[in-house]
Amino acid sequence: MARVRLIDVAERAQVSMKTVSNVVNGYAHVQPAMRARVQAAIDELGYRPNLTARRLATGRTGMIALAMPEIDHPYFGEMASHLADIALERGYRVIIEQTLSDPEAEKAVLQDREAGLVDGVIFQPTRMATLDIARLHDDLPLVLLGEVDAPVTTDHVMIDNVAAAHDAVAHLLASGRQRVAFLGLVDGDITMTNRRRLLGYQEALVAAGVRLDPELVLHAHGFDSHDAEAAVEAAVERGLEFDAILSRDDRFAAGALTALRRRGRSVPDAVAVVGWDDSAIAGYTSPTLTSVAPDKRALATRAFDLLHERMHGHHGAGRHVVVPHAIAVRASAPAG
Amino acid sequence: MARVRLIDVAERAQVSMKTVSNVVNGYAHVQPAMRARVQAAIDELGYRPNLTARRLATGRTGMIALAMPEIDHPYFGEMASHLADIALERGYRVIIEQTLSDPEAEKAVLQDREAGLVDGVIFQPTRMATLDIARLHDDLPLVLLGEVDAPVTTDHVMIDNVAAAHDAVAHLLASGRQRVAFLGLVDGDITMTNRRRLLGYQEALVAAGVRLDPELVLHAHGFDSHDAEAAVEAAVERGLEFDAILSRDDRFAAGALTALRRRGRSVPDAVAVVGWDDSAIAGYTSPTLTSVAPDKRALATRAFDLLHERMHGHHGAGRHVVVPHAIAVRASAPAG
DNA sequence: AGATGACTTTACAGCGCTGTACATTGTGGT
DNA sequence: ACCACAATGTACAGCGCTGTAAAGTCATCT
Repeated sequence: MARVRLIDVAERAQVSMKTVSNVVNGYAHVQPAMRARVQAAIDELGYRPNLTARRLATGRTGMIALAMPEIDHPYFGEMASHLADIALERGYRVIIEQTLSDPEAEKAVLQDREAGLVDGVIFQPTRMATLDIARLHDDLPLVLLGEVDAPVTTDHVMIDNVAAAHDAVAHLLASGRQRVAFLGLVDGDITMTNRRRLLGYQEALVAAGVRLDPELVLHAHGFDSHDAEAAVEAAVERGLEFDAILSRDDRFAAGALTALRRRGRSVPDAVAVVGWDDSAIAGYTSPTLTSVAPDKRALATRAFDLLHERMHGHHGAGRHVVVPHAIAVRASAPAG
Repeated sequence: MARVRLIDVAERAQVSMKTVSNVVNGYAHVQPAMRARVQAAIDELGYRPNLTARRLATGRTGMIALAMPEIDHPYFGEMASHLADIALERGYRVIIEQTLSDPEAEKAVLQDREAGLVDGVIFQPTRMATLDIARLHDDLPLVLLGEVDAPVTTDHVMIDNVAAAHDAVAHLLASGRQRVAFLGLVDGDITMTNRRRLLGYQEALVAAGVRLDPELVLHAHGFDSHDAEAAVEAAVERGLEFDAILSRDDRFAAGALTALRRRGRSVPDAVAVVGWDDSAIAGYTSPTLTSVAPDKRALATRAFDLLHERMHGHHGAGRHVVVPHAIAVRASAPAG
């Protein structure tokens, strides 16, 4: 059966196409009787508007792209889930762009709009410096997730990574820990996020009068939890003393737990561990993971809000929105 | 700056729009000189084709919808990641439909095509009976993921759940377990998948000459890992004896691990646990989780292949494709 | 009664692209 | 030199919808 078009409905209801269009779009000034007549024709014919045609006519696609490094990473999965939710609520569809942290893929993201594909993009960059993004993105409505390394004209939404790291370390110190390691520097990670977390970590130690020890900053050679595992094992191996770990994310923290278990260091007795992201992982590990908890819903909501404004013509300077965070306390680093 | 259109390029290159179109689309019969001239104009003007217009003209959207209950579930996240990969490779975009297991949302999925949004849909239903799907789906190219409850005209891709459950139980029995519980019946779960897993579980026990004990089939009251936790705790509480658990998915298995730990039952010594999905979770739990491992890449590839054929006019009967599975052996249920 | 203005509905161009039908050019055979 | 035929390029309609401008309708005002 051929698709039913607007004009078919119009003929059936003996009205103009535009009137049908008005009914479909809920335009106010349509007589109830007329509306009912048209609606009847729509129902009888089972008419569904063709969104592609509407897009061409209106210039709006009703879609946004969501560009993230990996959709199967728990944090990004949760963010995607929230954003899909919110977008649906506001009448947008979401198309997924998985960059896999490939610079080319990240660049391509910024050109989708030029292709008329989406009205805007929410983008969590990992390989692209913010300045490059700013340079490339023309007038594409764009909101960045995560830290930026320069005050540019692009909107972005984030938590206060310095304060969050500070809070996490304070939590550890308050529970009596003395030697807090930071697990998270990764070769080739050029994003600002981690540097700010490291900064907050250092600030909290200094504020508490604890001497900084560069040895306590652990490096991993990759982004996988096994890389974290290896880093922690190596630290234990070389005799590094520490009674707490603040990790860049929950996956790394899970790797740390594995390494500590294997080395016979009990958690949280010998070593407390704090993860980051408060992802579902935190509930599956043993012990469960205390984790820095960005308000993901707020992150998603604010990002969408900013994007919405941009898509509706807002042209001001880049805005930096900070959303709340908390420390989700679980077994791996209990209070007190 | 206004968008550059095909006609702008045509004027610049002093040729017809169609010739530019031919160059853009790589049509064979264009003289190299002509091609170069047009390409130059394209480059100078920075022309990008408008995909919406192309869609309207061709009737193809180049997009597929991926409909799953939760994008932040590790299994679905991994499937989405594979599918996004494959789709990108084959020149399709993926739009995400998160149904959250809402029957209305599932119904809406089937109508997207009517709206001209996508060329096809890959759909993992949870609340909708397959027959309803078949009845609703018209000629929308559609491939189902997961078991179906009746031989219908819809394509679908799955693993052999009976055999997989059988294999999992066989693995447990081979390692000397006698009393294997099945954790996974959930109130309100109407999908066939679990029934087939239960069937495979029973078959394997019977084949090994072990008497079936209905007590060993554990019920949960919801889909969350806490529900599984509660079910296992309740079982221990009422004195049920078992030395192994086969779980419907890894999240449930993680819940079981938590319950067992709290009850002082060591894993795998006292109780072996086998999860299902071989998701990332399996690596984060302690002990790590032995898990039934569907070949997710194959699942995604085959699903896309079937969909591709449907989108290109294949109209045969519903095909049922079975992809391989394995048992990913980890610490919670070691061999031997 | 005729004019006024608010509310409804209509007609039609046009969003940017591609498919079709046709015009033009070039090649080789006779 | 002429024709048939393939290879290239062109013109234009039309995909299905919405925006705009204009036309029609009707109650109210003078």
